[in-house]
Amino acid sequence: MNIGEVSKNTGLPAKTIRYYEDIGFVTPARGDNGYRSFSEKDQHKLVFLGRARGLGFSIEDCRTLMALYEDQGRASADVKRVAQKNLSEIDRKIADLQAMRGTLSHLVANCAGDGRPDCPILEDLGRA
Amino acid sequence: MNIGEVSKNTGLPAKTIRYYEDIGFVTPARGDNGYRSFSEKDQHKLVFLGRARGLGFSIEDCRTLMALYEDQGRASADVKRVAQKNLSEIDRKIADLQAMRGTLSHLVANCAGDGRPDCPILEDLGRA
DNA sequence: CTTGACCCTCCCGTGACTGGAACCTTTATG
DNA sequence: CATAAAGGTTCCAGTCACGGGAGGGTCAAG
Repeated sequence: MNIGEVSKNTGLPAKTIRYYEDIGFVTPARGDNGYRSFSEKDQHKLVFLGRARGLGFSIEDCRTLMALYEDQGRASADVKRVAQKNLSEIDRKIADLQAMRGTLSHLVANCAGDGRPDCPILEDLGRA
Repeated sequence: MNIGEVSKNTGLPAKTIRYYEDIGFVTPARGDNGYRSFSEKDQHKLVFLGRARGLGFSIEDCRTLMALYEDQGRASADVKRVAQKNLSEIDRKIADLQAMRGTLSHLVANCAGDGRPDCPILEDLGRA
Protein backbone atom coordinates (compact mmCIF):
# COMPACT_ATOMS: atom_id res chain seq x y z
CA MET A 1 0.00 0.00 0.00
CA ASN A 2 1.14 3.49 -0.75
CA ILE A 3 1.09 6.17 1.89
CA GLY A 4 -2.08 7.77 0.54
CA GLU A 5 -4.16 4.68 1.01
CA VAL A 6 -2.77 4.07 4.47
CA SER A 7 -3.55 7.65 5.31
CA LYS A 8 -7.13 7.15 4.19
CA ASN A 9 -7.47 3.90 6.11
CA THR A 10 -5.96 5.12 9.32
CA GLY A 11 -7.15 8.69 9.29
CA LEU A 12 -3.61 9.92 9.89
CA PRO A 13 -2.19 12.61 7.58
CA ALA A 14 0.61 11.42 5.32
CA LYS A 15 2.91 13.94 6.98
CA THR A 16 2.24 12.34 10.33
CA ILE A 17 2.91 8.87 9.00
CA ARG A 18 6.26 9.99 7.60
CA TYR A 19 7.01 11.54 10.94
CA TYR A 20 6.19 8.26 12.68
CA GLU A 21 8.63 6.56 10.38
CA ASP A 22 11.29 9.17 11.22
CA ILE A 23 10.99 8.45 14.90
CA GLY A 24 11.14 4.74 14.30
CA PHE A 25 7.58 3.70 14.90
CA VAL A 26 7.10 1.95 11.59
CA THR A 27 9.63 0.91 8.98
CA PRO A 28 7.71 0.36 5.77
CA ALA A 29 9.45 -1.35 2.88
CA ARG A 30 10.39 0.68 -0.19
CA GLY A 31 9.52 -0.01 -3.80
CA ASP A 32 11.93 0.47 -6.73
CA ASN A 33 10.51 3.91 -7.24
CA GLY A 34 11.34 4.93 -3.69
CA TYR A 35 7.72 4.88 -2.59
CA ARG A 36 6.92 3.53 0.85
CA SER A 37 5.15 0.20 0.73
CA PHE A 38 3.12 -0.50 3.84
CA SER A 39 2.16 -3.97 5.01
CA GLU A 40 -1.04 -4.78 6.86
CA LYS A 41 1.01 -4.95 10.03
CA ASP A 42 2.42 -1.50 9.46
CA GLN A 43 -1.06 -0.18 9.01
CA HIS A 44 -2.25 -1.93 12.11
CA LYS A 45 0.53 -0.37 14.14
CA LEU A 46 -0.44 3.04 12.82
CA VAL A 47 -4.05 2.50 13.82
CA PHE A 48 -2.91 1.51 17.29
CA LEU A 49 -0.75 4.60 17.47
CA GLY A 50 -3.50 6.88 16.25
CA ARG A 51 -5.92 5.57 18.82
CA ALA A 52 -3.43 5.81 21.66
CA ARG A 53 -2.49 9.36 20.68
CA GLY A 54 -6.15 10.20 20.52
CA LEU A 55 -6.44 9.08 24.12
CA GLY A 56 -3.72 11.50 25.11
CA PHE A 57 -0.79 9.13 25.41
CA SER A 58 2.53 10.75 24.63
CA ILE A 59 4.73 9.34 21.90
CA GLU A 60 7.00 7.86 24.53
CA ASP A 61 4.02 6.21 26.23
CA CYS A 62 3.00 4.86 22.86
CA ARG A 63 6.43 3.34 22.42
CA THR A 64 5.97 1.54 25.74
CA LEU A 65 2.44 0.45 24.92
CA MET A 66 3.48 -0.78 21.50
CA ALA A 67 6.31 -2.84 22.99
CA LEU A 68 3.84 -4.36 25.45
CA TYR A 69 1.37 -4.96 22.66
CA GLU A 70 3.94 -6.91 20.71
CA ASP A 71 5.19 -8.81 23.73
CA GLN A 72 2.89 -11.79 24.08
CA GLY A 73 4.18 -12.55 27.56
CA ARG A 74 3.58 -9.10 29.01
CA ALA A 75 1.78 -8.61 32.30
CA SER A 76 -1.39 -6.56 32.05
CA ALA A 77 -0.28 -4.76 35.22
CA ASP A 78 2.44 -3.03 33.22
CA VAL A 79 -0.08 -1.74 30.74
CA LYS A 80 -2.45 -0.69 33.46
CA ARG A 81 0.28 1.31 35.17
CA VAL A 82 1.00 3.32 32.02
CA ALA A 83 -2.71 3.89 31.48
CA GLN A 84 -3.25 5.01 35.06
CA LYS A 85 -0.36 7.43 34.92
CA ASN A 86 -1.94 8.92 31.83
CA LEU A 87 -5.31 8.99 33.49
CA SER A 88 -4.02 10.95 36.45
CA GLU A 89 -2.30 13.41 34.13
CA ILE A 90 -5.59 13.91 32.35
CA ASP A 91 -7.27 14.45 35.70
CA ARG A 92 -4.70 17.05 36.65
CA LYS A 93 -5.17 18.88 33.35
CA ILE A 94 -8.92 18.87 33.80
CA ALA A 95 -8.58 20.24 37.32
CA ASP A 96 -6.24 22.99 36.14
CA LEU A 97 -8.58 23.96 33.36
CA GLN A 98 -11.56 23.98 35.68
CA ALA A 99 -9.74 26.25 38.10
CA MET A 100 -8.96 28.61 35.21
CA ARG A 101 -12.50 28.37 34.05
CA GLY A 102 -13.81 29.25 37.49
CA THR A 103 -11.74 32.38 37.85
CA LEU A 104 -12.30 33.49 34.31
CA SER A 105 -16.05 32.94 34.27
CA HIS A 106 -16.32 34.84 37.52
CA LEU A 107 -14.52 37.73 35.92
CA VAL A 108 -16.61 37.59 32.79
CA ALA A 109 -19.80 37.50 34.83
CA ASN A 110 -18.79 40.65 36.65
CA CYS A 111 -17.90 42.54 33.50
CA ALA A 112 -20.66 44.74 32.20
CA GLY A 113 -19.45 44.28 28.66
CA ASP A 114 -20.69 47.66 27.56
CA GLY A 115 -18.95 50.76 26.31
CA ARG A 116 -17.74 51.92 29.69
CA PRO A 117 -14.05 51.68 30.46
CA ASP A 118 -14.45 50.00 33.85
CA CYS A 119 -13.53 46.39 33.56
CA PRO A 120 -13.06 44.01 36.47
CA ILE A 121 -11.18 41.57 34.26
CA LEU A 122 -8.39 44.02 33.58
CA GLU A 123 -8.47 45.28 37.13
CA ASP A 124 -7.97 41.80 38.42
CA LEU A 125 -5.21 40.99 35.97
CA GLY A 126 -3.37 44.15 36.93
CA ARG A 127 -3.49 43.62 40.66
CA ALA A 128 -0.04 43.13 42.12
CA MET B 1 15.71 46.78 39.63
CA ASN B 2 17.80 43.97 38.22
CA ILE B 3 16.23 40.98 36.57
CA GLY B 4 16.73 38.76 39.62
CA GLU B 5 14.65 40.94 41.88
CA VAL B 6 11.92 41.30 39.30
CA SER B 7 11.94 37.55 38.90
CA LYS B 8 11.47 37.13 42.63
CA ASN B 9 8.73 39.75 42.78
CA THR B 10 6.76 38.47 39.82
CA GLY B 11 7.38 34.77 40.18
CA LEU B 12 8.49 34.59 36.55
CA PRO B 13 11.82 32.93 35.73
CA ALA B 14 14.50 35.33 34.50
CA LYS B 15 14.62 33.38 31.24
CA THR B 16 10.95 34.02 30.71
CA ILE B 17 11.34 37.72 31.41
CA ARG B 18 14.11 37.97 28.82
CA TYR B 19 11.88 36.14 26.41
CA TYR B 20 9.10 38.62 27.08
CA GLU B 21 11.52 41.38 26.25
CA ASP B 22 12.48 39.61 23.02
CA ILE B 23 8.91 39.51 21.87
CA GLY B 24 8.43 43.15 22.76
CA PHE B 25 6.30 42.95 25.86
CA VAL B 26 8.56 45.01 28.03
CA THR B 27 11.49 47.22 27.11
CA PRO B 28 13.48 47.74 30.29
CA ALA B 29 16.18 50.41 30.36
CA ARG B 30 19.81 49.37 30.42
CA GLY B 31 22.49 50.43 32.90
CA ASP B 32 26.09 51.26 31.96
CA ASN B 33 27.05 47.67 32.69
CA GLY B 34 24.50 46.37 30.21
CA TYR B 35 22.21 45.06 32.92
CA ARG B 36 18.47 45.44 32.44
CA SER B 37 16.98 48.03 34.74
CA PHE B 38 13.28 47.49 35.34
CA SER B 39 10.88 50.21 36.39
CA GLU B 40 7.85 49.66 38.58
CA LYS B 41 5.74 49.89 35.46
CA ASP B 42 7.76 47.18 33.74
CA GLN B 43 7.27 44.98 36.74
CA HIS B 44 3.58 45.68 36.82
CA LYS B 45 3.24 44.70 33.19
CA LEU B 46 5.04 41.46 33.91
CA VAL B 47 2.69 40.70 36.79
CA PHE B 48 -0.25 41.35 34.48
CA LEU B 49 1.26 39.07 31.88
CA GLY B 50 1.99 36.34 34.36
CA ARG B 51 -1.55 36.35 35.66
CA ALA B 52 -3.10 36.41 32.21
CA ARG B 53 -0.89 33.52 31.05
CA GLY B 54 -1.88 31.65 34.19
CA LEU B 55 -5.49 32.02 33.13
CA GLY B 56 -4.69 30.39 29.84
CA PHE B 57 -4.54 33.47 27.62
CA SER B 58 -2.15 33.11 24.73
CA ILE B 59 0.65 35.59 24.23
CA GLU B 60 -1.31 37.18 21.42
CA ASP B 61 -4.36 37.49 23.66
CA CYS B 62 -2.13 39.07 26.25
CA ARG B 63 -0.97 41.61 23.72
CA THR B 64 -4.57 42.56 23.08
CA LEU B 65 -5.42 42.66 26.76
CA MET B 66 -2.36 44.73 27.53
CA ALA B 67 -3.26 47.24 24.84
CA LEU B 68 -6.75 47.47 26.27
CA TYR B 69 -5.36 47.77 29.76
CA GLU B 70 -3.22 50.71 28.74
CA ASP B 71 -5.95 52.35 26.71
CA GLN B 72 -7.97 54.44 29.12
CA GLY B 73 -10.76 54.85 26.62
CA ARG B 74 -11.31 51.21 25.87
CA ALA B 75 -14.69 49.56 26.03
CA SER B 76 -15.07 46.75 28.51
CA ALA B 77 -16.96 44.88 25.79
CA ASP B 78 -13.66 44.33 23.96
CA VAL B 79 -12.13 42.76 27.00
CA LYS B 80 -15.17 40.63 27.61
CA ARG B 81 -15.05 39.34 24.07
CA VAL B 82 -11.44 38.20 24.44
CA ALA B 83 -12.21 36.61 27.78
CA GLN B 84 -15.25 34.80 26.45
CA LYS B 85 -13.41 33.44 23.47
CA ASN B 86 -10.82 32.14 25.87
CA LEU B 87 -13.50 30.69 28.10
CA SER B 88 -15.08 28.70 25.30
CA GLU B 89 -11.69 27.36 24.29
CA ILE B 90 -11.17 26.22 27.85
CA ASP B 91 -14.58 24.56 27.77
CA ARG B 92 -13.70 22.75 24.60
CA LYS B 93 -10.43 21.51 26.07
CA ILE B 94 -12.20 20.30 29.18
CA ALA B 95 -14.77 18.45 27.09
CA ASP B 96 -12.04 16.79 25.01
CA LEU B 97 -10.16 15.70 28.10
CA GLN B 98 -13.31 14.38 29.72
CA ALA B 99 -14.09 12.30 26.66
CA MET B 100 -10.57 10.86 26.79
CA ARG B 101 -10.94 10.30 30.48
CA GLY B 102 -14.17 8.41 30.01
CA THR B 103 -12.75 5.96 27.50
CA LEU B 104 -9.51 5.50 29.31
CA SER B 105 -10.99 4.97 32.75
CA HIS B 106 -13.36 2.42 31.30
CA LEU B 107 -10.41 0.55 29.86
CA VAL B 108 -8.43 0.78 33.06
CA ALA B 109 -11.39 -0.49 35.07
CA ASN B 110 -11.68 -3.55 32.87
CA CYS B 111 -8.02 -4.44 33.05
CA ALA B 112 -7.12 -7.02 35.66
CA GLY B 113 -3.72 -5.45 36.19
CA ASP B 114 -2.13 -8.69 37.25
CA GLY B 115 0.61 -10.88 35.86
CA ARG B 116 -1.48 -12.34 33.07
CA PRO B 117 -1.02 -11.16 29.50
CA ASP B 118 -4.70 -10.53 28.76
CA CYS B 119 -5.31 -6.84 28.60
CA PRO B 120 -8.44 -5.11 27.34
CA ILE B 121 -6.55 -1.83 27.08
CA LEU B 122 -4.23 -3.18 24.42
CA GLU B 123 -7.04 -5.08 22.76
CA ASP B 124 -9.00 -1.93 22.35
CA LEU B 125 -6.07 0.10 21.09
CA GLY B 126 -5.32 -2.57 18.54
CA ARG B 127 -8.81 -2.79 17.15
CA ALA B 128 -9.03 -1.61 13.56
C1' DC C 1 2.15 13.48 -24.98
C1' DT C 2 0.42 15.85 -21.58
C1' DT C 3 -2.09 16.53 -17.55
C1' DG C 4 -2.93 15.85 -12.95
C1' DA C 5 -2.63 13.07 -8.98
C1' DC C 6 0.46 11.08 -6.16
C1' DC C 7 4.99 10.42 -4.09
C1' DC C 8 9.77 11.83 -2.49
C1' DT C 9 13.24 14.68 0.49
C1' DC C 10 14.57 18.70 2.85
C1' DC C 11 14.11 22.65 5.49
C1' DC C 12 11.68 26.06 8.19
C1' DG C 13 8.01 27.40 11.46
C1' DT C 14 4.89 26.67 15.31
C1' DG C 15 4.20 28.35 21.11
C1' DA C 16 6.22 29.51 24.89
C1' DC C 17 9.57 28.84 26.76
C1' DT C 18 14.05 25.99 28.92
C1' DG C 19 18.94 24.53 29.10
C1' DG C 20 23.53 25.34 28.37
C1' DA C 21 27.93 27.50 26.87
C1' DA C 22 30.96 31.25 27.08
C1' DC C 23 31.72 35.42 28.95
C1' DC C 24 31.40 39.86 31.96
C1' DT C 25 30.22 42.51 36.48
C1' DT C 26 29.30 42.97 41.19
C1' DT C 27 29.71 41.67 45.88
C1' DA C 28 31.50 39.18 49.81
C1' DT C 29 35.34 37.18 52.10
C1' DG C 30 40.33 35.70 53.59
C1' DC D 1 44.27 43.01 47.17
C1' DA D 2 43.11 38.60 45.24
C1' DT D 3 39.69 35.55 44.58
C1' DA D 4 35.51 33.16 44.47
C1' DA D 5 30.62 33.09 44.34
C1' DA D 6 26.59 35.04 42.72
C1' DG D 7 24.37 37.31 39.40
C1' DG D 8 24.18 39.42 34.93
C1' DT D 9 24.80 39.24 29.49
C1' DT D 10 24.29 37.08 24.57
C1' DC D 11 23.48 33.45 21.50
C1' DC D 12 22.45 28.80 20.02
C1' DA D 13 19.89 24.68 20.34
C1' DG D 14 16.20 21.81 21.91
C1' DT D 15 11.46 20.83 23.34
C1' DC D 16 6.57 18.35 21.29
C1' DA D 17 4.24 16.58 17.47
C1' DC D 18 3.72 17.67 13.72
C1' DG D 19 2.32 21.28 9.36
C1' DG D 20 3.55 24.15 5.22
C1' DG D 21 5.77 24.63 1.22
C1' DA D 22 9.61 24.28 -2.26
C1' DG D 23 11.43 21.63 -5.75
C1' DG D 24 11.41 17.57 -7.96
C1' DG D 25 10.41 12.47 -9.51
C1' DT D 26 6.62 8.84 -10.85
C1' DC D 27 2.38 6.89 -12.43
C1' DA D 28 -2.29 6.26 -14.69
C1' DA D 29 -5.66 8.17 -17.81
C1' DG D 30 -7.17 10.48 -21.92
